[in-house]
Amino acid sequence: MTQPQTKAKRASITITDVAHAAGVSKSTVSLVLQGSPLIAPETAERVRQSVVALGYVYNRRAADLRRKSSNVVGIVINDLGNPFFAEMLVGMERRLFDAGYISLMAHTDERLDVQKRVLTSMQEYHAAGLILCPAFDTPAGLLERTHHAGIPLVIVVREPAAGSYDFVGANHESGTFEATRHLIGQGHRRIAFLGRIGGGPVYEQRRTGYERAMMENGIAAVPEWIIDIPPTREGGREGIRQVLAMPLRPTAAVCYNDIVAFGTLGELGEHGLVVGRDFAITGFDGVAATAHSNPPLTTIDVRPGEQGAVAADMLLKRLADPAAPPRRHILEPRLVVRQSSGPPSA
Amino acid sequence: MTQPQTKAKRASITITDVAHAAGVSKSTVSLVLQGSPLIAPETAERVRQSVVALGYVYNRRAADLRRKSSNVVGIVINDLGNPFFAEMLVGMERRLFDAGYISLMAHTDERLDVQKRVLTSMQEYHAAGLILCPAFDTPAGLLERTHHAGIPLVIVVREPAAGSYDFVGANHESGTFEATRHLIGQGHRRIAFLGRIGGGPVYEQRRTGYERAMMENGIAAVPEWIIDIPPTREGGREGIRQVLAMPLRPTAAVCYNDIVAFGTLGELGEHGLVVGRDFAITGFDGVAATAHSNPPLTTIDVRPGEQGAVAADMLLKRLADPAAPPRRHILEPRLVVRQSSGPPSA
DNA sequence: TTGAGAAATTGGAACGTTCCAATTCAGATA
DNA sequence: TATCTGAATTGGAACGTTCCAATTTCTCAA
Repeated sequence: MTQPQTKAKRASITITDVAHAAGVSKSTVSLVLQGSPLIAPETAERVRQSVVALGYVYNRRAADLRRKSSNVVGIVINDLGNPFFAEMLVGMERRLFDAGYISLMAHTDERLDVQKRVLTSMQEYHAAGLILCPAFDTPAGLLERTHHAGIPLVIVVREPAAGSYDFVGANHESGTFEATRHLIGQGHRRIAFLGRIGGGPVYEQRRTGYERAMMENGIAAVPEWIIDIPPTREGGREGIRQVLAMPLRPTAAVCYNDIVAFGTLGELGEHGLVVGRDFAITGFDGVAATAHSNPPLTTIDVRPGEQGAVAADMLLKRLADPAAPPRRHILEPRLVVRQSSGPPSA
Repeated sequence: MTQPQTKAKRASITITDVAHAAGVSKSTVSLVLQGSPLIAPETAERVRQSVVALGYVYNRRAADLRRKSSNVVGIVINDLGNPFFAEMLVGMERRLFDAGYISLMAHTDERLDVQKRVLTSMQEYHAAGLILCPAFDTPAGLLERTHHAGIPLVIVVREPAAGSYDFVGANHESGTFEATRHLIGQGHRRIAFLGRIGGGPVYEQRRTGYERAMMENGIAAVPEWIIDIPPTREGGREGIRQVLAMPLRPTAAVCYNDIVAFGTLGELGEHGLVVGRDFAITGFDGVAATAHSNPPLTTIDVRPGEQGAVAADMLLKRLADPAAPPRRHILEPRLVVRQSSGPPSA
């Protein structure tokens, strides 16, 4: 409630002003603006001329208030610094805008207090619906509350443990499974995994995929190969440094995501190692930059832009039919092989 | 006007309902919500209890209508696929949110028609102000119109040729000048420039900086060294391929921006060249990823996040004082030397 | 010329707030 | 007891739209 306010300086031109200018009633103007067929063409034309003559701009807030509708949707993103989320955001925004909606966007930066304030703010603005990528450790109560407030909610990427929500995400386990299997197929046997330990379901699933692939190929999992690092470029550097320091050094690493992988590329290069020849790396996400890194990165493509578009579609469907049962869309990852994952050097 | 509408299903709880429940008038409730000192503490407490008991949520749209105010600001970005803009967006959003504003965000993808629709849409929603990074070839008229509509406007990155607007950007010419001089200082003489030709002021300025540095150091500028490519990773690849095909091959390249530079890193790597040893590259922007590429990229840091924050501050100031003369903030670029720009190989 | 029916237009209440002016209520003073 | 004061509370108009019901205007057949 304690918010800055800004007075609109000039008294704004309303539908009534247009009505006067055109010599009709405000009801007529309203109908013209809505393109109603009830109005005689000449009258409509006259009104339209007055609109441009006066420089009238439609007040959607007033209309929405009366109509109890909204063309605003909220998008809440936890980490825009990661291109994965930026690409997803682009996918969402595009789809929503094309469908006639406009996006209230907020970035939580993984901070729960910010996320909470953002969500109430979006409710106060009567967002028609919400797409949320929850911050870590988002309490189930928060989701429930906004859900029960009656505002359609689509969750992306991080699936809540409890409750049934519309959700779009990817099959993380099969993703890292494929990546690991690919490396094994290339001849690698000592393969590290770089990611956060105990950082929530997405982490667990990706690690599990790695472990399962190792196991199913008869490779004894060495616990030290699983490196606990933050999911950042810096984390990737740090993780690969640990790997390089091992006495019986792994020859490949499966990275939690693409930016971790990018970090390893930088670090390995600085150690004079050619990735793809001296060491193999795989990423996860399929962000655009993977195609142009040095070397281009083998990754698990879960099409961030497409995920965003799918989430937007899901929200649109939900808005059209609020009573429909919750939907769940899980993208199947695709292994994209590039130069970063060559066979081990002799 | 032709937009989807979504009826709010449940009759929403209003200030009047709260008033009934608390046994006071709606005026009293309103005053309590605003934290007015006029209301007796016990009354206020009673009202607050009713608020939570009923699950009342403040209707900011109605309030804004009555009050003719707005806490919404519009942010219009032309290319979110470029991390430069994503980082800038993060800087803006953070600052605005902390100041009590919420951001309507739209992505134009350099499309003028989209940009136009977006801007009117934001006016219809009565955004208190706008931060705009104009798409290429944005007609001056468009800016003027929204400006004259009385809505405070801050332009970022691409300065309009005509009119005086609040603006924040960077000194492009001195940026590429520094980058080029650095390469010359490293011993390079044949230096290419990779960027778009005739793509607007930013391009011209960056190219001019390169040309001036060459000239001032007595190096005859060879026109073929200036390569016309789109400002993308793919463009970087293409450009560097042209460079490598030259008979008397340059030993270094100044890139229009960081993502072009990233493209060259990928391509040069595929040609078996070690950047920093066999070829030198500089970027421009200073996006976060430059610190972790392979090799880490020497770049001209214009602090995208800071630019965003400065733009947000400028808008806040403009909102506080709409009549103040237009401000202009030009960030001075900083050369950040990393491994990608070593001396030429013997 | 009239009247019926269709077509076009309009008045006014409503949406959920804010805020001004007015009212009520205690307690203090004369 | 009557009056005054200041504090606390309240009624109702207003913000700019939509939309229902009602009214006006037009057209054409009888």
